[in-house]
Amino acid sequence: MSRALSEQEQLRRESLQKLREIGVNPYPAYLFPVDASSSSIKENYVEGKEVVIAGRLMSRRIMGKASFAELQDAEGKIQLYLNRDELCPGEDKSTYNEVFKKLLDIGDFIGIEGKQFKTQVGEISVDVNKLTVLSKALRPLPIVKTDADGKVYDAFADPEQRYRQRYVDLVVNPKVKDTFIKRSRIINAMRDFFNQQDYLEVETPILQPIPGGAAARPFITHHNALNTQLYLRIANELYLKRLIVGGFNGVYEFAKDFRNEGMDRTHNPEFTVLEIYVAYKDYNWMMEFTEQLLEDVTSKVLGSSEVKFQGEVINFKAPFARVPILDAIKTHTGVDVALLSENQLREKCKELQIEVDDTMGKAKLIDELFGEKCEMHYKQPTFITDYPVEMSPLCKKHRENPELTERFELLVNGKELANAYTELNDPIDQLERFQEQLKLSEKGDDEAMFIDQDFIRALEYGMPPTSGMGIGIDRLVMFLTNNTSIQEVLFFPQMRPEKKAVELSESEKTIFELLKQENSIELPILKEKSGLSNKQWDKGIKGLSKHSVVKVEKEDDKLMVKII
RNA sequence: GACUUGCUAGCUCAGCUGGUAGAGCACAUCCCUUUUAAGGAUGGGGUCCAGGGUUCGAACCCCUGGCAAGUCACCA
Repeated sequence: MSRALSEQEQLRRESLQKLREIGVNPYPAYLFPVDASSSSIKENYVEGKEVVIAGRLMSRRIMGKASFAELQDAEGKIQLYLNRDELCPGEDKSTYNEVFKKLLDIGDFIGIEGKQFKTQVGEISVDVNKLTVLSKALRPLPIVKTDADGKVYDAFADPEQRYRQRYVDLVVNPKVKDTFIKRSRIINAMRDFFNQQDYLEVETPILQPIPGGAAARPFITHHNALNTQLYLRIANELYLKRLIVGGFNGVYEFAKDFRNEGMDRTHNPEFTVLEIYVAYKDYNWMMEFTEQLLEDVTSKVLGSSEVKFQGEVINFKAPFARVPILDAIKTHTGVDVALLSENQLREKCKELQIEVDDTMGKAKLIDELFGEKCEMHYKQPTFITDYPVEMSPLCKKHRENPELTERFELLVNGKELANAYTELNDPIDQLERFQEQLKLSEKGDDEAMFIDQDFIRALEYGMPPTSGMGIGIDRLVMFLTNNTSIQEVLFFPQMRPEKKAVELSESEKTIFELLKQENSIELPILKEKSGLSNKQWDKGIKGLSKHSVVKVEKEDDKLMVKII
C-alpha cells in the first residue's frame, strides 16, 4: 500500500514526468564538472570569470523574464541570476520558461555554468548561461528564511523531526552542519596530537565474550556459528592494556562503546570514547598530557583555549587545578572523611540530606557525597584525584595511602570529561579486586565487573608501569560546540522506532469481516449487520476506503460496498 | 520508571465557553529584466497523533495508548 501523497508531492511527481516528456533526464548519470564552490567564489571573486557549480536550489525570486535564485552547496549559499534571453539565446525559451520557472522546485539539485558578477546592491552572484537538472527532489523541504539582521523565520526546530530526519536538518540548518564539522576537526586534532608522539592507533573487538573495563550493563547478542553469547563492549580498556603487555609503547583507540542503560540528554546507548595507554608513565604525567591535549585541541579547533559554554567562559589553558577528592569534600562540606568510620560517615551523609542505605560502603558514600555536594563547584577544568580504592578496581593503589588509588577525573562545568589511572599491573592484586567485584555482583549489583581470566593471564606475563586515560568524545564535543544535549552532537541519536504501518482498527475489522462473506453488499444492510454506533461505523467505513480496502459505489440507486 | 508540557496544512504557529478548521511562508495560475524575509492579484491544500467514551454536535471535555521534549529518579 503506497503512502498518500500531499498536493505538493503530487505536483513534484508531475513535474518529474513532464521533464522526462520534454527530454530532460531528472536523474542523469553523468559526472558534473564542478570547478568552484559558493565559498571559493566569494573568497576569490573575479568579475566576469566563468564558473561551474552545483548544489540545491534553495529559493527563487521570479520577476518575469529574469529571476534570482539561491544555490546551496556543501559550503554555503550563493545567489544565481537567470536572465531568460541569456539562458536561452535562441527562439526556444523553454529552459527558462518551463524547466526553471515551472518544473524545478526548491530542493532540486542543479548544475550551472555562468559568470561571476556583482548585483547593483553589491551581492556576489553568478549570471547563469547554462542550467542542468542533476536530481529532482520529490519532497518539499522546510522553508527557513533569514532576514538581513540574521533573524530566522519558521526555523525547522522540532527536535523529533530534526533527529529522525537529520538529512533535512543538515540541509536547512547550517549551524547543525558546523557542529559536525567541528566534531570531526576535534577528533582529527586529537589524533594528530597522539600521532606526533608516535602512539599507535589501534582497533580492538566490539564483540566481546566478557564485557570488561567498566561498571555498566551490556547489550547481549549471540553468535550463531560459535553458538555462544557475546556482548557489545562497554569499554576497550582491558584490550588496550593487553597491547601494552604485547610491547607497544602507546596505543589509543576512538571507540564506540555500548551501554544498555537509560537515555537522557547526556546518555545515548552508543557513544564514542577515546582511550589511550602509555607505558612507563603514571597519572601525574597523564594529567600534564591531558592538559596539553585539551589546550592544543581547543586552540586548533576554536582558535582559542577559551570556550564559551552556556554563558560561562571555560578556559582550557594548562595547567588545570588539582584537588584530591577528600580535600574537595572537606572544602565543600566540612567533613573530614579520613577521620570517620563507615558508620560515622553514613550519619554525616544523612545530616547533609544525602540519600543513603546500609548496603553502601565507604567508597560509595564518598562518591555520593562528592557527587551531591562538590561536583557542581568545578566549572573550570579541574583534576579531582585519589579516589577510594573500592571505586576503582583497575587502578593502582596510591603510593602513599593504600586506601586510595592513583586516579583522576577531569571535571569541566561540574561534569566528568576524562578519567585516568596509574594502571594496576600487579596480577595478584588485580585478581583480588575482580573477586571483590564478584562479591558485589552476588549482592545484586548488576553492574559489577566480570572476572576476565585472560586479562589476568596477560598481566601475569608482565605489564610495564602504565598510565591510561579516557575522554568522552561526545561530551567534549558538547562543550566545544556549546550544546547541552548529546543528541545535538550525534548525527543519528537513538530514537524509538517510528509508527508501524497502519493496522485496521476494531471497527474496520468488524466491517471487513462481514464484507468478506458477501464480497458486495448494500451499505445500509452492512451498517445494520455491523451493529456499530454511528461514529464507529463512520470512522470504520471511511478508514477502509482510505486504505483502499473497500469501495462504495452507486448501482441502480443503491449504495453498494465492495471489497477491492 | 515518575511527573509536566507538546502533537492542527510541506514548515512555523493561532484556534475563545464544545457549534461548518485559520494565518504567514511554501505550493498553483497570472503580471513583473539587478532582486533579496522581493512585490501584486487570484486559488488549491487537513487522518486536528491513534483508539474509545460523553454529547444533538468534539481539534477542544473524559479514558487508554503512541511519540517527543523538559524535570526528577536510576546510571559512568
